[in-house]
Amino acid sequence: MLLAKSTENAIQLIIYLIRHADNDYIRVKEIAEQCNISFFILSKIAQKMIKAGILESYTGPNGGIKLVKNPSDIQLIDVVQSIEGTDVLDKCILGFEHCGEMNPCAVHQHWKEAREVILNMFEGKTLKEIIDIDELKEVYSV
Amino acid sequence: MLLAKSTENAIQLIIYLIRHADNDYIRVKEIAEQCNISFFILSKIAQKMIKAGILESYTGPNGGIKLVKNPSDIQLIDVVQSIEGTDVLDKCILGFEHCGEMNPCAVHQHWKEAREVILNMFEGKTLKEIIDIDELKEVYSV
DNA sequence: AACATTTAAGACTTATGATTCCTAAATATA
DNA sequence: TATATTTAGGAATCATAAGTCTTAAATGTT
Repeated sequence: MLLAKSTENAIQLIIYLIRHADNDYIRVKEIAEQCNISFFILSKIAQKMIKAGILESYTGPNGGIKLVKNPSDIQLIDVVQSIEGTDVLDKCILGFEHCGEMNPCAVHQHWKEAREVILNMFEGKTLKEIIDIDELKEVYSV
Repeated sequence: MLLAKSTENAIQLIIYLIRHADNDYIRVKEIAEQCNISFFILSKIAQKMIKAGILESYTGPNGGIKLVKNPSDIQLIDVVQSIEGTDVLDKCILGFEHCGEMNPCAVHQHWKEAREVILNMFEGKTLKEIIDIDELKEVYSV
């Protein structure tokens, strides 16, 4: 599995937020129900993204969470890194500590190319673009 | 992490076997020492690859494991699948059960392209080719 | 036959991530 | 001020992967 399950959930949460954002806070409970994810799990994930500066929260009635930035200023990689840390895919795919340009393992070059494409998937487009394209196609929504 | 740690070890084991194969069985203990992996872990990994038909073993003095096929007939994907199962990377990256061509999630198309490249890394070249290129460059060996 | 070597395989332990639960803190509203 | 709502965050549980140990089975060598 490329992404941790909690990262999958984080992305689902963000997509829901973007699709339903109207400057109000949205309750985590609502998102959990709509996305069919445990409320407790989503709460924790939200907290991580709050610490990462992607979301902000408000406690109390009418409270909830919302995006700090505009969807056109967020990349998938920001969400992924907020959950998995900043060194995603950084390591040698064979697990060699000292593998690198100076000291490549047997599949270093191949992995480098593949990683480029994966990171491009995470960095290339903003979340807004991804959602927009998606809406255009009138397809499966979160 | 893209690959499970045991899959990393499996690939290291295979590369060692290819580099030191001379039709004799090689002791798992030797591989474990040379590759700096726990003997117990490598034993289990070897057993999985034996069940997958990649390796064969011989019990007793002068026993050990060796490749069943020629390195030019083995692809990385064979090794990966022997440990991780045959549905590696098959699932939706956002974890949606029903995501597919008919019902794509917001990042389905992007993930499809990235997966293509990853699988190509695993399928495109035989292990022999990977090792040969590596030797040519006189670089880091396992 | 006895012994040493080596894989086979199951049991056990540890580590990590996923999940659930519970109490506290913040705050709008009546 | 009392109450209901909602996030915050720690504790506890569960599941799965990783790692270790122990005994059995196979077989070459003496």
